[in-house]
Amino acid sequence: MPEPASDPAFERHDHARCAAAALEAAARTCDAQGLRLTEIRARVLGILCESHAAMGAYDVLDRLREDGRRAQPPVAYRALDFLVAHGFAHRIERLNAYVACGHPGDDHAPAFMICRGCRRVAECAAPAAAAALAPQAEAMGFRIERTVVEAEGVCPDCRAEATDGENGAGGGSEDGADA
Amino acid sequence: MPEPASDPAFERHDHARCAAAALEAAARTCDAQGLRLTEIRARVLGILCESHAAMGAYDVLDRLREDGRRAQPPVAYRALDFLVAHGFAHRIERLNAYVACGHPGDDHAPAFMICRGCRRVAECAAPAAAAALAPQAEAMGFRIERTVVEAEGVCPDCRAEATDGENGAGGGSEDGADA
DNA sequence: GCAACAACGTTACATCATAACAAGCGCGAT
DNA sequence: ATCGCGCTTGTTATGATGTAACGTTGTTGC
Repeated sequence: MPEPASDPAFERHDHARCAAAALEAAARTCDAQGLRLTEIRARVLGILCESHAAMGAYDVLDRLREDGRRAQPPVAYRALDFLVAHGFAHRIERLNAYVACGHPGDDHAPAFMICRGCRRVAECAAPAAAAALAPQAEAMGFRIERTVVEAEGVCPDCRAEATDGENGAGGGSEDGADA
Repeated sequence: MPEPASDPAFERHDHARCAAAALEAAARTCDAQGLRLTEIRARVLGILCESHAAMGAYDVLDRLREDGRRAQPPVAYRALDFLVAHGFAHRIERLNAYVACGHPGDDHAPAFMICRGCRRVAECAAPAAAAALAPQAEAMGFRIERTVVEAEGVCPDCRAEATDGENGAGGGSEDGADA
């Protein structure tokens, strides 16, 4: 393996490109598999892609309403369910919230690093974490279908902010939303 | 390490003894650490210990009310928060529910096997799963404070039941509650 | 066309969780 | 003893998250 496939969520990066890539990948995959990436589904994925912070279904719903739609909760949940079912987004159980998938297309066993300061979530490939459970599952006759691996902690930006004390408005983490 | 510390949740075992052990361990720990295992807290732990199935806070609340109390939700949540904070119980994020700790006293990095058929939960010691994330966290400057590892699948009893087709009332899983 | 199926719109409700504040209790200091 | 303080509990009210059910719209294949 080359490097551990780190995620850019906590680094400065060309976010417009990273968001566009996610949407494009979803469009291509849907085309290839005969799935329908409808306007609402694409819009919801776009909303998730606006930042690397986890969004609750009702946050997504509010953003849909800002578009002028009169959407009700099932609209958001159905779109999110579709995106999660086909690997374009992930549900973060710890937060009851959602993030766009950082590695769409790959068949991955994702693990997540969740910052409790800014809610940003980095997605890692951590097959070893899930694999570590296999022997014990085997031993007790349990068939694993899905494994949730979520680490909660503090991202570099929020660590810096906490350490700073008060350095004025310039340097800290990106206000709890984007990256 | 001797054996992988399997959990009896999916096996026949002397459940009365296993429940009593959990309560006793909690009492001893509280005594040693100056914590107060009050009547409500002990009762809630007892309720969780009645089975290895995850219970929602409102399930616990219903059981408290069956005792004759007129308890409101915060009563259940406060007792559960106490038990989780001190390691006598665990929250299962995937289910928004709770189970009694299977290895009280140990300083453990638990992982859970959650049966989607009967909601029973086996607790495993899986330090390797959490450890697998350390290098990537290190690489991105993320400080991990807690790691959630939850595998969802089907326990041996529920697999047997699903395979059986219809074998009458004798052999299958224990009706989705206890073990 | 039109039948069949997927997606969407909408209402209503179920489930999970906590803020806020009052009241009781245990215990050490004076 | 009793006062004050902190922890626990009682209670009300509300917020946050999630879904069942059913009708309508749109797409697709015939």
